[in-house]
Amino acid sequence: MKQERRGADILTKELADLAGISVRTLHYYDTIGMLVPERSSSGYRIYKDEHVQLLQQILFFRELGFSLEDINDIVHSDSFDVTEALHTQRQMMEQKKQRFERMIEKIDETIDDRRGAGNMMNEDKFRGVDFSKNPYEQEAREKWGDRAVDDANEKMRRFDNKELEEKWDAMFQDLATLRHNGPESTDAQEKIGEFYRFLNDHFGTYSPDMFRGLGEMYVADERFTENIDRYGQGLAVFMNEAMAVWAKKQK
Amino acid sequence: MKQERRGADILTKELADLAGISVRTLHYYDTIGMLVPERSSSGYRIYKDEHVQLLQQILFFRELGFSLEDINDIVHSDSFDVTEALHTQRQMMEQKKQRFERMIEKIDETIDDRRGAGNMMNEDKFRGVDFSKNPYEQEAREKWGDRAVDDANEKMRRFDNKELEEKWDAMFQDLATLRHNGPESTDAQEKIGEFYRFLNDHFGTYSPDMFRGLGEMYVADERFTENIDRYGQGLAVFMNEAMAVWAKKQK
DNA sequence: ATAACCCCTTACGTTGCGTCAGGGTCAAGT
DNA sequence: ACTTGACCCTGACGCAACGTAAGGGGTTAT
Repeated sequence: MKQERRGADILTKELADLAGISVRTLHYYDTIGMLVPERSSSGYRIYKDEHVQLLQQILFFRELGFSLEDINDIVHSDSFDVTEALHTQRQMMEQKKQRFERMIEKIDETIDDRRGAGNMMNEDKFRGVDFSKNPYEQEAREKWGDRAVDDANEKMRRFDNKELEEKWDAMFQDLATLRHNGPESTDAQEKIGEFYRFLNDHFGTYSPDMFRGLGEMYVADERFTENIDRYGQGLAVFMNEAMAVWAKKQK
Repeated sequence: MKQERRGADILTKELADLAGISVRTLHYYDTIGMLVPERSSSGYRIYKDEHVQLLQQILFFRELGFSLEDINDIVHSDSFDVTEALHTQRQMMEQKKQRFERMIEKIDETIDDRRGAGNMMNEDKFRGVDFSKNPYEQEAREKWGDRAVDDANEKMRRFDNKELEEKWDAMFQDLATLRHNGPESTDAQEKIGEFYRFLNDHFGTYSPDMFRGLGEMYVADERFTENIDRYGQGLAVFMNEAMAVWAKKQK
C-alpha cells in the first residue's frame, strides 16, 4: 500500500481517544453527515486537521447542551446567528435547571413528610388508620380536582401539625416497649386504650369492633406490618392481639 | 350486554383527561405492566378506583424525576426502601441541575467572549487574521492536551487584553468611515498602512503579498465578509481593494 | 504465519412516549 | 334499522444519541 496516511492524519480510535469520546460517536457523526472524514483505499476513515478542528467545535457546543442538529447548523451553515442561538440555548438550559430544582424541592418535601413520624411512612401510617388511601393529596388535588379527593382529606388536614405526629410516634414507641409484657398485660391494655381514644379524638369514630378490624389489618397487609414493625420487631402482631383483647373487654 | 362498567369505573380517555396525560401513556403503562386495568368483554380498558390511585402515585414519582422502572419498583414492590430511593434520586437530580448550571455558565462565558470585540465575532476576527482557526482554545486545551493546540495560541494570548481589542475595533470603525473616500484615497491608504503595521506588531509577520491575500480572504469567505461588514456595508470589498492597492505600492 | 490490534458495516436496544394506520364498539339521532 | 360521531383496540414506526454486539477484513510486529 502506498502511503495514504500522512503525518497529521489520524484514524478513528486515535481521534476518539484524543477527544475523549467513543469510536461509535465518530461513526455516528459520520453517518449523520456532521463530521465526514476522508477514506483510505481500504475504507478506513482518515481524519485531517480540518476534521479535528471541526470536531473541537462540535464538542464545544455539545457541552453547551446544544442538540446535534443545532450544532450541525452552527458549524456548517455560514449564515447562522450564533449569538441568538446562544441566548435561546441559555433559556432552555435555564428552564431545565429550574425543572430539576423544582424536583429537588419536591423530593425534599416528600422526605420531610416521611420523616415526620419518625421514619414511619406517612402514607402507610395514614392507611393504617384507614382515612386516606392517597398519600399525596396535595398533588392529587392539583391534578384531579376536588371531586376526586374525597372527604378523607379533612381528617388528613388535622395531621398537619407536628404535635400530633409526635404523639403518634410516642404512642408506637411506648407500645413497642410494652410489647414484651404480652398483649394481655395491664400496661399494654392501658396503652391500647389510650391508642383507641387517640384515634377517636383525632381521626374519626371507631367502634371497638372497627378497632379490632384495624388491628387485623396491621398483620394482614404486609405494608402496615412492615411499617409498624419499624418501631420494634413483632409490634404489629402484638398490637393485633392486644387490640382484639381490648375490644373484647369493652363489650 | 350486561352492566360491565359500574359507577366509579372509568375508560381510558376519561382517565387520561382527568390526569392530564395522554391515552398513549396509559396504553404504555399497561403494556409495561405498571398499570394494568381490567377489561370489558369487548376489550375496553376499565380503570377502577385502585388503578386511579395507583396512577396518582405513579405520576407523583414521575414528577420527582424517577424513571418508570424505578417507579415500578416503588409502587409494586412491598419491600422497597423508598426513603433511600428518594435520597438517591435527590442526588441524581442535583447532579443534573449542576450540569445545566455549568452549561449556563459556559454559555455566558461564550456570549461574553463574543461580545468582547463590539459585536464582532472573536472567532471570525481571529480567523480573519489567520492565526487561529479554533475559537475556543481554552476548551481545546482541556480536551486535546497541549500537543493539539499549536503555537497559534501564543499569538492568541496577546489578544487577551482589552486595549488590543479596542484598538482593533477602532481600526475597523475608522476604515468603515473612510471607505466612502474610495480605496485609493490618501486617507484610506494611510489607514490601511496602519492596519498592516498593527497586524505585524501584534499578530506575526505578514509580507505585503500575504497582506493582499488576507484582503482576498475577506471577500472570498462569506464569514469574514459578514463579520467585517458589520462595521459597515461593503467594508470587506473596500478593504480588499485598498489592501491590494497598498500592497502594489510597496514593491 | 500468527497473534494482537486495529478497521468496517449492519443492526438491534435504550426511554417514554407521539403519531399514524386500519379496524371494532357504543350511544344517540333519524 | 341505519348512520353518525366519538370513542375503543392493536400493531408498528419514529425520535436522540449513541452503546453494544456480531460477523468479517486490514495492518503490523514478531
